[in-house]
Amino acid sequence: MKYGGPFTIIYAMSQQNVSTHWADIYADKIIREKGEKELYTCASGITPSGTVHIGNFREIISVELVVRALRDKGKNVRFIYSWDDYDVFRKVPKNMPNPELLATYLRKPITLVPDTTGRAENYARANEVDVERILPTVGIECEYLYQAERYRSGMYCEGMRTALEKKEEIRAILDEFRTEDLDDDWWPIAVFSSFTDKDTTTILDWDGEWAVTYRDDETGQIETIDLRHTPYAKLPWRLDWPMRWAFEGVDFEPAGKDHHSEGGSFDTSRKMVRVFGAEAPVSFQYDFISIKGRGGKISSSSGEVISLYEVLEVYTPEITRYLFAGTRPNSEFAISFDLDVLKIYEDYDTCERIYFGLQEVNEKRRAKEKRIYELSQVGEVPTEASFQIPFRHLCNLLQLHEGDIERALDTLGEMSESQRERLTVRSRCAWNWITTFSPEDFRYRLMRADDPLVELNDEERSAVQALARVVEVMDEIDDGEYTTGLYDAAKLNGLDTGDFFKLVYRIMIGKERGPKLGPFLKTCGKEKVLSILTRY
RNA sequence: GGGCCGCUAGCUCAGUAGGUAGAGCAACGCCCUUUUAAGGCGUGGGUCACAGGUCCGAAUCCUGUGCGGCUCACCA
Repeated sequence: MKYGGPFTIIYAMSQQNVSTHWADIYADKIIREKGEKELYTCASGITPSGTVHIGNFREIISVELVVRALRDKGKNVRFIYSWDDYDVFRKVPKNMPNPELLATYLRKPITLVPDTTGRAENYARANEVDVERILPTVGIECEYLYQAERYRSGMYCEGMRTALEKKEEIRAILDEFRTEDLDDDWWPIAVFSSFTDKDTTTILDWDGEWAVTYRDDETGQIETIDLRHTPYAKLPWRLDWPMRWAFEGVDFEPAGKDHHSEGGSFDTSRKMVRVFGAEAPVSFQYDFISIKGRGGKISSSSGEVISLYEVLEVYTPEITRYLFAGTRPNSEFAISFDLDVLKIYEDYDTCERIYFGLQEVNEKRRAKEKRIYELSQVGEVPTEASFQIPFRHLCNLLQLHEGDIERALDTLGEMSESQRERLTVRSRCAWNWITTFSPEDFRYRLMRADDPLVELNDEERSAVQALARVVEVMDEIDDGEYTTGLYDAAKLNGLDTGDFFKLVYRIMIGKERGPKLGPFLKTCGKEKVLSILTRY
């Protein structure tokens, strides 16, 4: 063996074999703080009480990246995602069909609320399904845990009993940060009424074991339930979270900055988890995501939110991952739908070139970009780079072919099957972007035979005909001669070159301006250009 | 009031296991016999908010100050 011994190891570590990517750093931290374990549990979760938006996605992708980092270190990892679908339906969301019907379900668990969009068996499930269906697209596979099901099956009865037993301890932790202390008659569990399914109940008594007596505040009915068998009891959020950490043995779970403030729910949970006999997971705080460049398309007051689905219309799965893998979680960033899209694609391509050694950079940068590229892949890292063309050029090609991706790609020459596949996915995103979000200036369409002709005077007509003769041979002559030909077509017919170019754009794409003419005509190809010019 | 984050080129931001300050855009210049919106090459530009401290060495670590933002203290 060539390698071995402590010196080699130290040398290797000093030579950047240790990744400085945040996901790897947290993976190391988990191993360091939790020790060597047979199985590490990483958790994420959210309430499906509304459309799950891209901000929520940051949490799950952050966990997934750390999970991947742990697995890359040879660790066995359980990746769980808790749907808090035993949460209460507090208000009817905007833009939902049949709001009157929904209003009658307020204060009931969201898992009992009907889905008025008709997509799933209930409201919570509809939101869950949307997410569960799309996550594999970006390479995320996890184990879903449904809180409603678990509470109702009695799985958490021990946790609830523990909460009741340690009521005063828990109260003290919560009161530490409250402006007003909890009421004397506060209880650490919540009960849905078996008469109305609503959470409008008051707990009256606990027998010290499993029996809890409550009153339905609406009907006045009183009932005693057994925590081991009742489907109606649950823990409030600030207790539910630490209880689940203990129950699942969670080693890692990040949280948003709202939770991570002192006195926030992560903070109280961290203190409370000992009540349930466990230690807090390793965590970090992730910041919010904002959206840039969808102005005009939606009104921000309409309540419409951007979900992963919308992002994937414009960004490929790899680039979507890249956005998150390439940004430290504790910094806020915007997902852009405006011209920044071009830069993001170019940045990703640069990252890819560096990974494949097609672009020289210093070693430090290379190591960083390489890791980001790996983590951005949905599945296995490709064995060859993409067929790279500038994103702008791709947009031009697609517009020239009016969105016909197959034909546009056919003009590009030889590429492997995998390259063609990847470029096809990218083309779909590019086309969506062009047609939905690109600036008006960016868009055009080649004129067709049935489009009205532009009126020309004699000089203009002969200039256009002269241009046609240049185009006829443009693939054979050199660039200098070609460019000269373009200008001469105008000059020799007594036209100002600026006016002439405008004229050509009107003829070609019906606009005053367009992509730089020389390269543009070449990209279009002789055939297409002549079919338009020869109309004159 | 507590907590967290940020302050780096004209603009938007990279860059924190300490080791000669980077990119894109903008500007400027040159080239493709004139930018025609999207081409190529190149140049200039920063007291890394401020003040201390640790260190051979600090944008990076520590302390303090200022400014900006977010968040918690109700529910989840």
